Amino acid sequence: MATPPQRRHPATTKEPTTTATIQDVANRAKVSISTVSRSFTRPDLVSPKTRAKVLAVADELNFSISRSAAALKTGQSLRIALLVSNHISNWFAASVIEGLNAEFSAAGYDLSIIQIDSRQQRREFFDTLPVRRNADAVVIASFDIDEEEIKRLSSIDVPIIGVNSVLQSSFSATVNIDDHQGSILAARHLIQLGHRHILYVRTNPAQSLHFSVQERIESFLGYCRGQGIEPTVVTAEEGTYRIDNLITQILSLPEMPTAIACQEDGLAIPLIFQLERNGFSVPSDISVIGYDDSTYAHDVGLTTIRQLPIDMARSAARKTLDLIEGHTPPKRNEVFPAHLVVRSSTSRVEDR
Amino acid sequence: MATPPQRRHPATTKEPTTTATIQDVANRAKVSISTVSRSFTRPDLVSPKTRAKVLAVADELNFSISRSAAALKTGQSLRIALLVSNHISNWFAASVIEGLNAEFSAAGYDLSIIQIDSRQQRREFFDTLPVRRNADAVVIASFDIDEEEIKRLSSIDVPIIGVNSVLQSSFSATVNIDDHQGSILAARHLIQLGHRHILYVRTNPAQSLHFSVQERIESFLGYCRGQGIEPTVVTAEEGTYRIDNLITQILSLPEMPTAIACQEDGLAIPLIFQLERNGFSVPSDISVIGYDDSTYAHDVGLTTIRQLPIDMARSAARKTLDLIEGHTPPKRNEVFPAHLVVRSSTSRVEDR
DNA sequence: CCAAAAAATACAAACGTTTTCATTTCGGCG
DNA sequence: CGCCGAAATGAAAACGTTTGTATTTTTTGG
Repeated sequence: MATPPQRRHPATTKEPTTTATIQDVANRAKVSISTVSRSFTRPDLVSPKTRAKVLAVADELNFSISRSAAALKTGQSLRIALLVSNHISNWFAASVIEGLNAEFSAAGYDLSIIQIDSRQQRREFFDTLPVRRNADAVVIASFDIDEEEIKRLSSIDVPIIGVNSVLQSSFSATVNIDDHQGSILAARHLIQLGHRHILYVRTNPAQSLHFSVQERIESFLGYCRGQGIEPTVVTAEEGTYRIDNLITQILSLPEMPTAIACQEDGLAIPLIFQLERNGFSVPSDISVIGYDDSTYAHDVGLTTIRQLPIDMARSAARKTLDLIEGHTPPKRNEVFPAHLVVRSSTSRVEDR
Repeated sequence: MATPPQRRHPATTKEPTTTATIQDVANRAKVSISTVSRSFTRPDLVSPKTRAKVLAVADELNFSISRSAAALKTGQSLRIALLVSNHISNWFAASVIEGLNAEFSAAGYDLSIIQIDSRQQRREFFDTLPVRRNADAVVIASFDIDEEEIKRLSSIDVPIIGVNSVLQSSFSATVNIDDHQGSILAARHLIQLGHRHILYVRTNPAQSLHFSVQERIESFLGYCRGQGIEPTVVTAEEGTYRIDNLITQILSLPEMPTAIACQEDGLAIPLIFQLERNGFSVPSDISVIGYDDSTYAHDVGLTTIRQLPIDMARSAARKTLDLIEGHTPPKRNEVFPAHLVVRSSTSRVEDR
């Protein structure tokens, strides 16, 4: 009772170098394609024996489900769009991508990164909305979006999730880091160490128009003022010589501060270098505190405010999946705490 | 001669909140769906007038092509898989992603990032090969893949492109940075400055098993030896206190070097901090050279070897697209040059 | 002005799944 | 042993495109 050779391929011996379809698997396993399909998507609906057989054949034929076909049939795209501005190789953006991708790919979704660099790209994106029908959700990360744009975007009928973005009414959910709290932690730390002459270094607002910049500085200054202290504020201009420029500004201050708070580690770390080169010892002459706890902060001994963008992104991803799969609507707005990490760049102010 | 209302939607007034299909556009524009399709994919095949009309209607109905359907029909997945190990938020990996994504998304492809962290994930990936039929190409970045795996992977019939990877026979193309040349540049720079007591700091080979590590150190040592110099080699163990540990090792050396070359900026930058704190001035007492020209190198004034991973990745992406779209098979193996960037962390050795 | 070629458009058949509905098989129990 | 409900499986339609072929329209040139 020889079993007849499979139907599609003429010769039994010929290995199907061309990839197998569900039909091939069905033929070989002597079941219908529905059974094959169910073996993958609804294992509970097929008997263990059949399923085992199907999986064995699938393995043998190197079969995997065509996501395109599945997507078409189910109406899901299995894709989640991430809208980001500027470059994504910086620490924060890359961390967000890492966190999102980890969760999404585990759940069977692809993360489709849409970088919007130029004005023109921006216009074109919102004009044509290529994500329409091609994404099951849109995540917006560190990207300030205006009224018009958000309105247009929400015309596509999928959840919109904000990460590190101001809460917009059309967002289905938002995850942020508590910049307000973080800045207060920084300010309090310095003040508790006895510092009264405090300098705050910010980036040029014209360059990074993201709201969190504003929130950091305002919260920092607000807390200090509440303590009767008025910090000086200095702006680091962008450009090749921004740190040289910055140190020049600082050195020409009428009075040197005893502590410097920086809006981000990227300012703090080079600043420490320059201070040391100019004869100021950190922290014995001047304390420096950063913000982010990014790559080099630990190894360099920088006291800073830690954010955990990967965790935040993972949480955002899970919220997104909840929204897509229509389980419990998640808490709409989540705020992640920031933490003070004390290392060796800050110390009690010296009595003078 | 009133035009009849469109056929699918009962009421003319009702805005199709549900997204439009190609059929809706065809109806409204009074053409066939083939014409609509061709208006998007083969503009040359439809008359300018018709095309304008179609695009107008498409815009009006907020239509965009369903990538899933198109993918199914054409047999392309419109997806390119990126295989990466470990975390992707580090500077190099993130830069590669940025470069790849820029090119791929411009060409209409999605970059699907597959992070392989654990042994188990690795096994599972190569066992089930979920990319089969679901990626038009596979890019492998900074990921050492063994014989067995590459063999299995190449069973899926798409181009495999290596980025920053050792050339495997099954790779369709490879793009690398010239670590050999870069290391020589670093060595020569130090030697030209008169340094003879040179220390090389490497990472723990057990941690980062990537080949380029090995190449960097060997080329560096090789060049030095050619010049009659035998550098000391110190290994920075991983861990929370790796820099403390490192500086301890260095300070207990029988003789302090006049120059230190680091395998990566991530070692060099914190090292400078620690040297300064231990009373050694950089560069007047000790010169330090890094490798990578990563984020902080410029602002910190680090002399280093510049790599341009974004450019490299863009080039890899274009090669990939060439391979997919079957134009000219690109040059199979491309090596990007590394450059010496002299800043203020190295100087001529002092006469003693 | 007409025929023939070229350009533009339409028709219809896939692509590989998922899923509804119908059918078969199985196990339990009277 | 036979019946019934449940479990397992199968048949077939549809998802929204692309594209080969057929048809219609336009252009061209004698």
